[in-house]
Amino acid sequence: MAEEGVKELELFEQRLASAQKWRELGANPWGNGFRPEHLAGEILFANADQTVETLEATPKIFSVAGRIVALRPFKNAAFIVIQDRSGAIQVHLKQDKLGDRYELFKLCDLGDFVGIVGQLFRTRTGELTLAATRFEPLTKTLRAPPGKFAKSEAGQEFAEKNAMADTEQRYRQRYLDLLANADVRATFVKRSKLVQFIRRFLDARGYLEVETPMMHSLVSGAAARPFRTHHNTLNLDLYMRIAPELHLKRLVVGGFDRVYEINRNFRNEGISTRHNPEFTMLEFYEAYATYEDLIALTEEMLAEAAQAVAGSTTIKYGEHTLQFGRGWKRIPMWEAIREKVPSLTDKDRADTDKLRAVALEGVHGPERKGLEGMNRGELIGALFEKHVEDTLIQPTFVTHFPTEISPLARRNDDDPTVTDRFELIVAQREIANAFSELNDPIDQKGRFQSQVEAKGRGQEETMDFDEDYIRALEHGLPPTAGEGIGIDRLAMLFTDSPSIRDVILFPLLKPQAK
RNA sequence: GGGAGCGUAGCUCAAUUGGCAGAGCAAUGGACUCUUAAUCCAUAGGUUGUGGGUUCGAUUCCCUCCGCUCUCACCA
Repeated sequence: MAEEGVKELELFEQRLASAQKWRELGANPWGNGFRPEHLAGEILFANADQTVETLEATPKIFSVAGRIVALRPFKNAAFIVIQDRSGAIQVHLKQDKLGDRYELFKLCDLGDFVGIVGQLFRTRTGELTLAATRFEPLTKTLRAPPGKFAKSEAGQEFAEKNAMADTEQRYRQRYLDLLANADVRATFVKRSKLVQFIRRFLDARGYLEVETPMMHSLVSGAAARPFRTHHNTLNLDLYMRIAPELHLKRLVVGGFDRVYEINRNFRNEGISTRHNPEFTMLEFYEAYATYEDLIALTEEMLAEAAQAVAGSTTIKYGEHTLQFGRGWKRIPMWEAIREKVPSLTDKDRADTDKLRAVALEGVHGPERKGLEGMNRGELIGALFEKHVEDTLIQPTFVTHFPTEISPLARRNDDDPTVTDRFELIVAQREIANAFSELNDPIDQKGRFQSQVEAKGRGQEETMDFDEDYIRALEHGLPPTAGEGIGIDRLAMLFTDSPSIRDVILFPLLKPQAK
């Protein structure tokens, strides 16, 4: 790709020569100023019931602009298909109608942008088509498109078979992927609709959308390793944020008692089909709500989102059929573990040694070391991930997370070893994480202290002690519940995408070698 | 970071035990004023990801490096 073959250069030169000929004929190959007044898809939609006769009786003139995605020329006439953001329409150009302009058209290649003014008619095969009365070359493309575009039903099959398939090139040159693959376009339209839906949903409930800093001087709000960066004039080392959580709760202290942010987080962790170093999170906080209120809200939001984005609350995802209709399963974490690990009794929940012994069963190598250093709550979390998470396909709320792995969540009133928290698991992966917020500054201070101690023990994914956040809590955070939802992962579900890279326009890749 | 796999023309893909690297589409020239993957005739297009090795001979076998994919670990 980096090195250009002889053939590719030859194609380039040919097109450059055509551009020069456009100039000689008085057209700027990269000109400006043509203003289309109509959209291809809308013309076809609005005139679907027009017949040969009605179009002859009442002539209709339209102007459109777009990329040439099909080119079927004869000597003195041609059919082309031009595509704009709304769809594509066929255009018929004839030498006897266009005169000298037809010479400009003959220099067009697949992929060029043109402007057309024409009268709508139906061809012999019944296709709505514009008969061009004006032709304007707009932009000359110097590189050939990656394959042949196709439009008809039969052509679709051909296009799919010959479309750009090399994953690396698709991600590196996403614009070509979008041009060549209609399903890729559809995926990103759906992702956009998902985000749009969420904004409307929350706006309608009185939430305020805000933006909080992406560059932090402390690591907080989640358990992850951060990226580091640096501000030159302040000579200040900073972290790219791993979560916006503590800033959003400061806003609740300030009186914005329903806020949300949809924005990027950055985590310096491994890359996989489910992880990109930068990813989009929705986080929202609602005062005077509990985590149980958020369970209801989440069900409502995602059921409606599925309907809005995928057209149904029944979603096909890979081999699974996911039911997003209301009434999802709820299960406390410990209960879920006991269902899968019969050797554990209810008493073992407090028995760190027993938990560790069970967690270590069948584990060899370096993984053991991590488990051996874990405390009670961390071991319960590990058991959950090992025995339960992969078994959850349908939307499931897992509740009652151990306090040790929930440093920002409120303790349960009946059992302080667990928190008022849930995670939503769908198709074996975490989609949402929510809890009643810990608003007791004294408890929060102790939790931060535990995190700092854990860092001292060598755990890398811990939070820093945020004194200003404690001060904010001391000024009073009303009883509040908050939630984070991974937008990329939700988009994966709603678009049946197996990899997170299929729902991120430009996923992180290594730079190419020279 | 560990493991497995992949990389051939602009695009999609072939190539027998290791024996002259091919096809369709795109491109170029020609015919063609209702095509729909337009059709027909002709032509051109390659350092087989990179560097090395084995061999009379390497797309094929071995090694290095680069990139991608899947997977494990870390995480969401």
